[in-house]
Amino acid sequence: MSFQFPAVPARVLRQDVLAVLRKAILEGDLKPGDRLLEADVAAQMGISRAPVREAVRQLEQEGLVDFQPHRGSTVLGVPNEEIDAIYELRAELESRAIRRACERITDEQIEELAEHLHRMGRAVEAGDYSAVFEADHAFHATIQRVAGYRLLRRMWESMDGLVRVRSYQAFEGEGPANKYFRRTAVSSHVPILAALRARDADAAEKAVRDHILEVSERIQAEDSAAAAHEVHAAAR
Amino acid sequence: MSFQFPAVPARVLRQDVLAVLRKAILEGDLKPGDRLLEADVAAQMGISRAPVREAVRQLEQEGLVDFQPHRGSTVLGVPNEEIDAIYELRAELESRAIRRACERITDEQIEELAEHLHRMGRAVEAGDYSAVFEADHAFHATIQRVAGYRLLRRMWESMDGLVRVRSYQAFEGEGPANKYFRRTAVSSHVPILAALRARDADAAEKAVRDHILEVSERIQAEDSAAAAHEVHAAAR
DNA sequence: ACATCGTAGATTGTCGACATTCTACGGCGG
DNA sequence: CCGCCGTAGAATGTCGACAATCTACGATGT
Repeated sequence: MSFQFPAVPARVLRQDVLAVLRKAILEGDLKPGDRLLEADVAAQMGISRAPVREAVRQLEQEGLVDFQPHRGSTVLGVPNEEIDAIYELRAELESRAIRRACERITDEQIEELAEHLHRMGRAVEAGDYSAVFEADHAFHATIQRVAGYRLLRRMWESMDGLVRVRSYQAFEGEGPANKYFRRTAVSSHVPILAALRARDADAAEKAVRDHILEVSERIQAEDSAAAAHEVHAAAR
Repeated sequence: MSFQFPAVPARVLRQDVLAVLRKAILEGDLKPGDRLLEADVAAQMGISRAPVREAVRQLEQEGLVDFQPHRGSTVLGVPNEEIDAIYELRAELESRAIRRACERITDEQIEELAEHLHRMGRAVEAGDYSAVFEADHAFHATIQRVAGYRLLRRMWESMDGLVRVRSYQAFEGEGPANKYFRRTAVSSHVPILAALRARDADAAEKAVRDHILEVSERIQAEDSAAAAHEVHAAAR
């Protein structure tokens, strides 16, 4: 039999805690400046502090929380001045990945990507932002998996939260970026899929770069709009 | 008084363990494939498993060890195919940092950099490779500190081990890269320092990029030489 | 009023023990 | 001889307790 089941990793508490905390930060339930008290989190989840500690340490590595010895951890925001660089690094990681994915991807995996896109489309229709981001993550994560780079993939995973915090807010918010995202969430992925189907590495890289840098610009435009609004409000 | 003491962070066991383990990997005392048994490490260090666990988790985030739930952790090597991308990301991080450092660096901080270079020079003379790398790390870390980017600095720190593993081996080994490193370790940093003195951001970025990409090429050349040697040996 | 010091409460750091899971090995049946 | 199963040992996962450290607040003295 050529069919293979995907490896299902053993789940441990730490991973569940990590997923819950990360989601809370991404969706804005935990805001920058909020403190994360290990004992409270553990008590609320009905577990001991050990897995909570490990999850918080990983969030620190991902840049989502700040941590000082003996002083605990607080949720971090992403400074405007670093967004540009972060998205450029992201684009570089995705470019390398998709070039290699072009050489290796199977037809079945292409169908998997198409399925993620369909799911994303339905989620956009339903206004289920959480599901939109889940589908987007699955789409790009599949590309990383197909590419098969160990370390680049790890770095990609590691900066994923950082990349999504701001875009999540922009998508969910009422600003000008909201309509843009609703309109282009799916369509901006189509050229990527098409290039993969054609196994055209150059086109695929261009499609990915355009996609990512476009998101970056949208977020920074949202910033500028918000800043202008601030100034305007302050001037009144 | 305008003088300020640098903040001295509270030291906790985890950080010492992390430093020891990381150094052991970088210097080759722990080789790719070696297993890291928490209980053994803890016993040898005379402490409990808790701080060891946290240190190992961080090494996993840094890409130096692989970790699977319930199966423990093993030391990882850096695949040749990923070196190019890793150094390119590194160059991007350092470029952004030095541009900002150019705007912010004080004369005292420039002297601090010069001091690190002197130390590096003496270490090269003495053949103390460990000290060379310590000075190099201090030099670049100072630039990151001066630049003041929170997240980019964290990412820089996080990939530091990955970047140094291979160059450490090449420097310490007997290959052609050894002589190159002895000759250029200090001199390749001089243009960076000069550009900072002149507050010339463009020149500084170019100097940094050249420096990093040069190291990348040397390491990959060492690879090719080693691979050719392998083939030659196999053909005999 | 002001700065310093000391203490009590809160929070994180570390520890040792136990639970859960993996791995290797040997018995058992075919 | 070969494959399957169960078990024993080893390693990691989680827990609860205690130690070390920080923070806020009030006493003390000037």
